Amino acid sequence: MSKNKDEKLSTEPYKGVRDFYPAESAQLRYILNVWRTVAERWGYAEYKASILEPSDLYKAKGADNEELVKEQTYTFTDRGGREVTLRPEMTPTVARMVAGRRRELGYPLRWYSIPNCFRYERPQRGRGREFWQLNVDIFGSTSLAADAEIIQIAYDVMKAFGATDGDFVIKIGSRKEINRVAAEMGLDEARTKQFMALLDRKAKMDPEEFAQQFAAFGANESVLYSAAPQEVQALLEQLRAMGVANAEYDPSVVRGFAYYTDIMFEVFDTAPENNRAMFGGGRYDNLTELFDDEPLPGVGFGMGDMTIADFLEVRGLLPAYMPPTVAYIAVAGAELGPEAQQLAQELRAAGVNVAVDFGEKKLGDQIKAASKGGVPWLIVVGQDELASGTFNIKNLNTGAEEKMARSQLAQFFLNL
RNA sequence: GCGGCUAUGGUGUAACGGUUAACACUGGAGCUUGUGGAGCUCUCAAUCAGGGUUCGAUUCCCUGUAGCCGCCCCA
Repeated sequence: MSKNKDEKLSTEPYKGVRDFYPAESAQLRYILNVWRTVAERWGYAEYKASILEPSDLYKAKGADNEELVKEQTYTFTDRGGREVTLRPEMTPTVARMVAGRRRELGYPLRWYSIPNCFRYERPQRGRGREFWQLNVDIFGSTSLAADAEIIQIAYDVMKAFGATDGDFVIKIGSRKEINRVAAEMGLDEARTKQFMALLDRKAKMDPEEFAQQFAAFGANESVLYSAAPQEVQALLEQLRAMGVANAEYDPSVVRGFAYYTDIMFEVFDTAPENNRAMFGGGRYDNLTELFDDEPLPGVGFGMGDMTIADFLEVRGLLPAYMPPTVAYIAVAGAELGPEAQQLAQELRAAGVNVAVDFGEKKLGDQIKAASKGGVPWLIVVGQDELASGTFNIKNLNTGAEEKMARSQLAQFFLNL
């Protein structure tokens, strides 16, 4: 046993956060790239901000939020006595930014961002303390077409990941309708909240238990199964016209206690073993009320990297890891280093990603290193090759080799 | 915040409460080798922490910690 054991630091990452070794990093990058590509395809511009925000930004919305900030965020006091919070979500930040330039921006404003966010929670499947989250929003439009566009983008993202219509379902709810039903049932504000909390849990509950608790509110379950409100019907029609076939009305969609005020939606995994909402969004009346008096409507959604990664992994939709390096140059002796470097520079100048071995180890070990890193192609530089100007290139995945003139190498790799 | 399960080298596993904690892979050193990612030899490296039961604990019990899973929550 090592004497210094107790003095050495753990190699584990901090609780609830992840290390991204190259393979995981590539996976995250893939997800972020799909998000970015789809958002930009729809004409959304990217914004960014610091991870740090004044804690007041999250506390300001009421007592509930104060609890949330206290118990479920990373909050600390800086050296100047300011209370600071690591952003747990992006919406307050974007509200702040939009409010700050309200008069200068053009509406409808289409913005997206892919921030990492932090929540002080107990980690479990699909939930860590740091995650990346796509945020897509339209500001300054009350048109139902904006709601439809946001849902279409969510749909497009799923399709871009390779999901089929049968893999997920988009459930659309209406906060207005719930308020109407609650009023009809004569519920006060507190009871309405409890009512919504019950609806939110419906998907995970035993139907009988749900019916029982529902009855306790003094109403019949049938109020839930009346026809979709006019607005939702119109929305569903628009979506269908645009090719979104797997959307449906579901009165139990309430999105927790979020700031949504009208249409809301949640994307559900259809796999029975993962019967829960993966992500969602909706419409809010006045995003910037914390900062000014003029209302600014918006509609948007957010989705996290961990839940979508689980979804994709279960379905085999995550791409296999490929390192950025296309070719590895092994050298048959350290004295050939400069020659190998020169070949590498030729290839790099042509746009090929190349790494060069320093020749400290035997060829076999060099190959092993390249192979472990997942590099697909190997070139050996030796006296013979340099003299003849012909190199053997080896595919490390298949073991196949072929001869190639030095002048053809770059083109070969670029054409892969 | 609450509950369940788990914890042995870097990784994956093994060891009726009883020898020196075993095996494989990986890592390191060496030999061999100008078409090779192989082989052979040697080698580094572990019982999560603290307490208890016991003649004796990797094994049983308690506490802590960590991981996984679920609940609460999920902005």
